[in-house]
Amino acid sequence: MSKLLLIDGHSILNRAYYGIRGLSNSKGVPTNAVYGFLNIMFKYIEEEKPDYLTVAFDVSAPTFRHEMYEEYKGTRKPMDDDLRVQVPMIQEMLNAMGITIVKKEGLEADDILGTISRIGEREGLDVTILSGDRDLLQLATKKVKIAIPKTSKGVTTTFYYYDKDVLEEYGCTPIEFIDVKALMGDSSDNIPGVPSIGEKTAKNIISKYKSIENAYANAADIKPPNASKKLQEFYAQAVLSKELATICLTADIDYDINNSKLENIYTNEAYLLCKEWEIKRLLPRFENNVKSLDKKDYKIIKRLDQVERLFERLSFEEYVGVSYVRFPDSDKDGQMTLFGGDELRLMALSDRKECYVIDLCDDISESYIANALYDLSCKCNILSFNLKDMLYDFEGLNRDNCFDVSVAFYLLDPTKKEYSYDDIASEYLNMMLPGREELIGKKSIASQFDSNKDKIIELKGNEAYVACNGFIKILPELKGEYDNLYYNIEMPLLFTLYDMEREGIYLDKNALEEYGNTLNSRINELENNIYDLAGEEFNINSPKQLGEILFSEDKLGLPGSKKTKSGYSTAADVLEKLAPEHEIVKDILEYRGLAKLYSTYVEGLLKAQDSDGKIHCNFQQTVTATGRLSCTEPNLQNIPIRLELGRMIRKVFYPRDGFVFVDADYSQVELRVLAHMSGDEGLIDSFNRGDDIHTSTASKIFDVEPEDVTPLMRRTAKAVNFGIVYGESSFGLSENLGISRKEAKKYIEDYFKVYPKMKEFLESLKDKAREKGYSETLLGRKRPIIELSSKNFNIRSFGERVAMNTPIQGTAADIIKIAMVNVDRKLRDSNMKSRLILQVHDELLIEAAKEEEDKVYDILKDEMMNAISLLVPLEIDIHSGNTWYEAK
DNA sequence: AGGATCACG
DNA sequence: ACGTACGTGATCCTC
Repeated sequence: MSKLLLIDGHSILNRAYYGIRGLSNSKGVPTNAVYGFLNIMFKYIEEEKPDYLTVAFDVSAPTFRHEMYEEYKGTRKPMDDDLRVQVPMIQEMLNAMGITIVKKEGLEADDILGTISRIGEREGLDVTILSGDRDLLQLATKKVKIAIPKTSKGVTTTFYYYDKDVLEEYGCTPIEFIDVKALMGDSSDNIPGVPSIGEKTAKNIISKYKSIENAYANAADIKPPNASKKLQEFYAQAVLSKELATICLTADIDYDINNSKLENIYTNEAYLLCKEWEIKRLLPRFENNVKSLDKKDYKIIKRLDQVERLFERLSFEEYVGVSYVRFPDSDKDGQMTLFGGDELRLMALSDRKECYVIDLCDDISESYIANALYDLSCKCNILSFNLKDMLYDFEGLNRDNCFDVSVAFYLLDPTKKEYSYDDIASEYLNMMLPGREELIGKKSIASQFDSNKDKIIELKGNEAYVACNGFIKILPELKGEYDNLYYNIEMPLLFTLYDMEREGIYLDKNALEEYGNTLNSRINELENNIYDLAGEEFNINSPKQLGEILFSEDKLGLPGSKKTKSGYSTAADVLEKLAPEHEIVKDILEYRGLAKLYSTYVEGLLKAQDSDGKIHCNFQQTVTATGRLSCTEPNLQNIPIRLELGRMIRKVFYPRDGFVFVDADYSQVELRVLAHMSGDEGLIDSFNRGDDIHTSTASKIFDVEPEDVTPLMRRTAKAVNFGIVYGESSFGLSENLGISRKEAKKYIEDYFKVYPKMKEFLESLKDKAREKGYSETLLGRKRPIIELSSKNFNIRSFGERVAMNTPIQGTAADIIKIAMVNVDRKLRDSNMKSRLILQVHDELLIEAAKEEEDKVYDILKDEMMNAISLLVPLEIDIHSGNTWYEAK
């Protein structure tokens, strides 16, 4: 016997929504109801194993009953926005799965379910109706069962009702059930019923008289005299109620059961939606069930003559995607020793149609491939997902013709976490490919190279294929609005960054260890002091334990644990306010500082030192949302400077023999960008006069002569200037300055009075971002800001601050990138030995040959100050020295 | 894995 | 009324 499963769409979606809370993707779009609905649907598909499946929806559902909580029963509240947006989503998903959806203007889902259930019954099917709504029980027959899931204490059990089960539980048949409801009424469905007849009386009457009509005919006999009276009085209303309560079984819908056959619901389209909406927990289900994956065919090449022909053929292509496997795997350390060998194993090459994977064997040597690749890079454009790493293995590639695919997609949307080929394939090529983890799991390629080679070949083939086709797909944008950023800035910069990383920077191991020892002995002293003062030993590094010790009544019981989130806050600003209260606090603060220096900088840098005695950090070009660089393993962009003790760490960075460090940093580059972009004459004039900008701002907002500006006034003005760059918020400013919000607000208002164009400029940034959906730098770098359309005040406010900050921070980032490319080019074009080795957002560090020092000064000044032409000059501070400490 | 803290711009 | 400054990465602890 074939089975038909009918699902009450809104009811189940609603259940799912209230059953799972707070699930949303990285863009803030809620996905909980979609996820929950699908899970419920999968469960019933697996249990019922239906041959046919149909989901019914109301066309519009402005209100909804809160089914999860009985106390809400009888009232209808407006549907949550978070649920509302998921109605079209689940419908899109069901469509993508090839599942029939029935909805029709003017019809309730109930009527659709009723009608289809009878169609199914006539076709001789077993019908199951899945809903959370007990009103549907009237549809139960011998062949139609109603499935009602009920959750208590986290366990969901389904109650199934055939007609006899309704009778057993409610004491009336499904048909009589209608009359019961009509008598008792249901405010949530706008069924008036008969006043003063409730559930009990209604049931009694109907179980005896079977129908309202019959009861009315025998009204004189009805037991509670009041019910008898009311029934006669409100009989018309009772009849109307019955009409309203009756689900239509003959609605006018086009429904052909043959179009509702349940086939493979794990389609590519549905899988893509899951990825797009980041419903990650459903992906494995698809991966196990998808029948026909969008699989690329890879031609595996193992013979030298084939390789020759391949490179010959590819040399006629304009673009070739490349990826490869080489041990040690460039993104994992220490595998050379673990797995032996340091050689090329696989190389995948793809044009826009075909993808080849070369399996290197005895016949094919690495040097042959390397040479062939160099030749290829002179004839066509080479595309890689991680060109900077590729250069480490194939250094001699023709740089003019090599392009990084990740960087290209980063420009199109810099807010993504990663730029993996599978994401790009689904977003830009409408193609579903299994990703790295799906193919080979979390383990390194080297560790499973022999045991899982097919999948590794597929992985690398996919990568090369998407590198080629993804890049070609976005060429119009790259050659259009991103032409300058991509071809003149980011791509040349990639090679500069590669050279900087390779060059590295010397680290004086002994000096650093000595410094570490000094820290260590003081740390031990403090540790003992703290234990003494606390009266017990505990982990000072644990904010939780520390909070206990400081604030607990039965411990030290210090007052006013200011901020709390998951316990007491022990952040530095909180402790500083507490310092006068107890001697232990200053020791803890000192301990914290020293422990930070020791673990992050002393231990961290020593661990990061390479066998050549240098630090080779990793500059990441596709991480920040604003266009800045990021720096890892180790992060050399956050080496201490503000406090002398930490600053001393810079003494262990030194140049190679015969060289000095020359360090140049922009002065107030972000405020200069702000002056330019806003066009505010007051700020522009200040910079053009060469004023100290914070003093100048202070003199204006406090209305005193510049020479009368006190240090406090300058400090305040500086904070206001920063606040503007960070997106103008009185709260942030008040926190920063330790003043009231009111005062902070006044400072900001004064600022806007003094720099009149600034307010409208910042407003225009917000308006433009709201209108376009992204904010933009002077050079056209864009950052989408989806937060701006959030319903949540906090998220939206964050979006507004981002809309104000990103053009400023991002333009500053663009400027120093231009300077880097130009400085690097000039050093090389002049055949100099000096090299750029570090960038710290507004600062460049050059290892300069001693005899080139003067020339390096000139180059830095020239290229940094003229990187871009603004309405204000770009100024730099420049120093040299024998360590980074001295040069700064 | 995520939060708290803190280093930098 | 809401509850925060913008952008990062490393370390340690907790779950």
